[in-house]
Amino acid sequence: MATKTQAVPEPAGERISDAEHAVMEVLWQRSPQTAAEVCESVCKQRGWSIPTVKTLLSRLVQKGALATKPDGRRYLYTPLIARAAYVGTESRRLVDRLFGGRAAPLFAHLAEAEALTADDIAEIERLLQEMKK
Amino acid sequence: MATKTQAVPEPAGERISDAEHAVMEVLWQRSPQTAAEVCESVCKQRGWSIPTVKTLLSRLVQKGALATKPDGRRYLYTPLIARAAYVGTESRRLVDRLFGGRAAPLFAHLAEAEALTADDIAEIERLLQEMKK
DNA sequence: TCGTAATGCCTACAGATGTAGTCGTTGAGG
DNA sequence: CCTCAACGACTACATCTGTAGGCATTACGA
Repeated sequence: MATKTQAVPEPAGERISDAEHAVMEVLWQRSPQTAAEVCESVCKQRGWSIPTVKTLLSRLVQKGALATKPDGRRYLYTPLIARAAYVGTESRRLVDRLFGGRAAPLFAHLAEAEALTADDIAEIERLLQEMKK
Repeated sequence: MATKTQAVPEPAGERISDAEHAVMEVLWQRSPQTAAEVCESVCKQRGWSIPTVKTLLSRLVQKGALATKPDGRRYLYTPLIARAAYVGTESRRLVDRLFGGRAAPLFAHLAEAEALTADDIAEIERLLQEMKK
């Protein structure tokens, strides 16, 4: 047995699942929050019950994605990993897996699939201008 | 018995997992191929053994992502869903989950993370020009 | 003709994930 | 001071995923 658990404060090593991500999203929006509060934000939406949320919170804590701070009887949960970091790895993963690591093909695909609104295009153009400086 | 379940030719209903995707990728590159051939392309790379590939192939057939055509004793596997379609849904999923369905934020993120090479930028610019016509 | 290597099918199994229940404890109101 | 509702820890369990082994069959070379 030995190694058992934690030790290394490993920052964002484990993968965050889909359901877990929903919980993170809530906490990224506002934190800290209690389990009950988080539930209020997602239970309706996803048809979950409190136990489900608690399980997800625990798993996220185990994975080092959330920190807990005791507040009387309950815990307050706070994200340990930034949303930007998460979004970063996930985007990268996708680009790597599907587009050989190149972002241009992704863009081309979105364009072709007409997944780009006029707003998107304008915005991207603006960003491009900015980058060229 | 053979075909077993099938029934509804459900086009790309089920989700394709990571490992399965690797197999699809090989078949998108060239098809049809036998299990052994597919293995040649991925077993080394991912440290898999033939049984693993066969399992993945079966699951993909079950999921309606691959078609089989008997060729003597073995099967020839061919993709039933187009790579573009897969790439499409996966991209959409990501954009929906992480960027509220808007592509511009994704682009902004990639830009910020310096995940865009000079080539990417040039290419995207070119695409933009084309789209504006 | 016959053995055999190769092939597909079914089974296996550990770990991750989605979803939820039980239970012992404890803070806070009466 | 005592009860009870609420909270976290632990448990549960079906399904999916990653990874692979065993078995029955059969096309093909000797």
